Formats: sequence, structure tokens, C-alpha cells
Amino acid sequence: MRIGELAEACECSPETIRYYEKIGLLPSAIRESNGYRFYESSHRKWLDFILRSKALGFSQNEVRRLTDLANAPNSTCQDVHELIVDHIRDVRARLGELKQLEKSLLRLESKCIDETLHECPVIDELMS
Amino acid sequence: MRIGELAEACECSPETIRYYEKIGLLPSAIRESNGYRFYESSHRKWLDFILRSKALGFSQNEVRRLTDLANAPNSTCQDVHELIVDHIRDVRARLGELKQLEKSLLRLESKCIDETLHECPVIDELMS
DNA sequence: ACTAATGCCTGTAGTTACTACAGGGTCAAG
DNA sequence: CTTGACCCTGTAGTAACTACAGGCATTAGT
Repeated sequence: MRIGELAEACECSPETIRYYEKIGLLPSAIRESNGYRFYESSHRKWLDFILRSKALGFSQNEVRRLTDLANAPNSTCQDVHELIVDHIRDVRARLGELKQLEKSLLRLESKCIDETLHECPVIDELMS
Repeated sequence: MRIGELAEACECSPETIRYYEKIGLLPSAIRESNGYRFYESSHRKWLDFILRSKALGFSQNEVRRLTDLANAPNSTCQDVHELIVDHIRDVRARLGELKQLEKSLLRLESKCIDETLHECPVIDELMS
């Protein structure tokens, strides 16, 4: 398949695929005689792997570590497990921050009682 | 005060201050005869305002809207209120995504039972 | 046979919100 | 008179793409 087909199959853009190839996340495609990239089903598996990992919030760097592990013949499941546990910790940290943020915002929002006021208590608080 | 003092007072870096001035978020400083930026207490208030807004997760664009509202004499509190409500919606959306992510990751993690395995169920699932 | 519409190619610039220099000037203390 | 701490401008780098610009290749329609 060509890049357009692969992009459609994996629901991403051709630009993204070319980008992943450029940064070495996706193995280089074979080229047709006219220079067009040509992909086989193994490429599709790789790309799916990458996109699923990204959907789980893994960064490019982490995805690279994951693909390396997937490729290494003597890697153990423990390495993968560590990556996931680390990532869960990160996600929880971000969750905590966001919850705190939500609380602060709600408190601030509750200060807007009279919306026609020209003296905004929110602005006042941020200024003080 | 000079840029270093202001930076220390507001707990940010001089680079950040220069950057905010460059993009027009912070009003330009007066210059000393030697070209050094000179700040008065009003600048500190502005910068604090910006930094607090950012700490609440507002983007540069939203901060700009907030400072514009803070400056406009005939703006009502309703405008500010809308901005906050919009932002709360965004924060909640991100919270939802992250919670979903956490769930997926935990499910994946639970698949790693035997960590010495060379056939990793996580990799398998991401690949399939 | 000509032309228009896709689709592909490379390479560069833009996005957000800064951070990190490089290369240089200013100023007070030792 | 030099050292060190501060300041200046301007550019490049970060993550993870997206969006062109400018140019072939291929195919369908006339």
C-alpha cells in the first residue's frame, strides 16, 4: 500500500507517517521505482503500535523505548511493566494538578455573583 | 527595580519577563540611561497577575484576554465569568481524558503477571 | 493528444510557552 | 585594572506535529 492508504487505514495523516519515518520511529518504507513509499502489513502493525501507545499518553521517547523493547529478543516483560507503572504515576500526578486547578477555578467562579458589576472580584483577586 | 529583582520577587526568570514583554503580555519597561529595564510596582502587579493566571492553567491567549478585560474600563464581570467557565469546561474535559487513560493503563498493567516472561502481553496487545 | 485533478515527493516554516545560549556592554568591588 | 555579577539583543532549541511551497507522477476525462 502507499502512504495515503496506510494513513487512511490507521486514521492518521500522511504527514504524520513521513514525520515518524524521519525521526526514526517508524522503519523506512521501501520505495517504488517512482520514489513513492511502499508499505507492507508489517508497517501497518508498527504504525498501529505507535498510535495506540500515543493514545495511551506515552511520549515519543517512551514510544521509542516501547518499540525497542518490542523488538529486542531478550527483553523481559518487567521492562515494559516499569514503563507503564512510571507512566501511571505521571498520569496520576497530572490528575492531581488538574483537580486542584478545578477547585481553584470553581472557587474563583463562585465569586462572580453579580455579573453586571464593573469591579470584578476575580480580577481583583488575581491582581492583589 | 531592575529585571533581576522583579524576577526574584515574582519567582520567575528574567528571560520569562523579557519574553512576556516581547509578545506584548507585559507592558514595556522604562529604560535606564544605560539601557537596562526599570520596573515600578505596577509592573509587579501585572506580572503577578499574569503568573497567577498561568498557574490556573490559562493559556497565553486567555491571559491576554484577561489582562485586556482588567484594563478595559467598561468591561463587565460577565466577560471574566465566561472565560472562567470555558476554562473549567476544558479542565474537566482533560480530567475525563486522563481518568480514562489511567483506567486503560491499569488494565494493561494488570496483564503483566509474570515479569520474567519474554512474551509480553502488553506488547502483544499494542501490536495486535 | 491535451489538460485537470489527485496523489506523491522534499524541505522549510509555524505552532505553544518558554529556555538556553552566544556575543557583547555596564558597573561596583578588590 | 581586572574580575564577577548583572544586563542587553538575537537566535536556536524543545515536543509533536501541521501546513504550506514548489514540483513530479499518474490517471481520468475530453
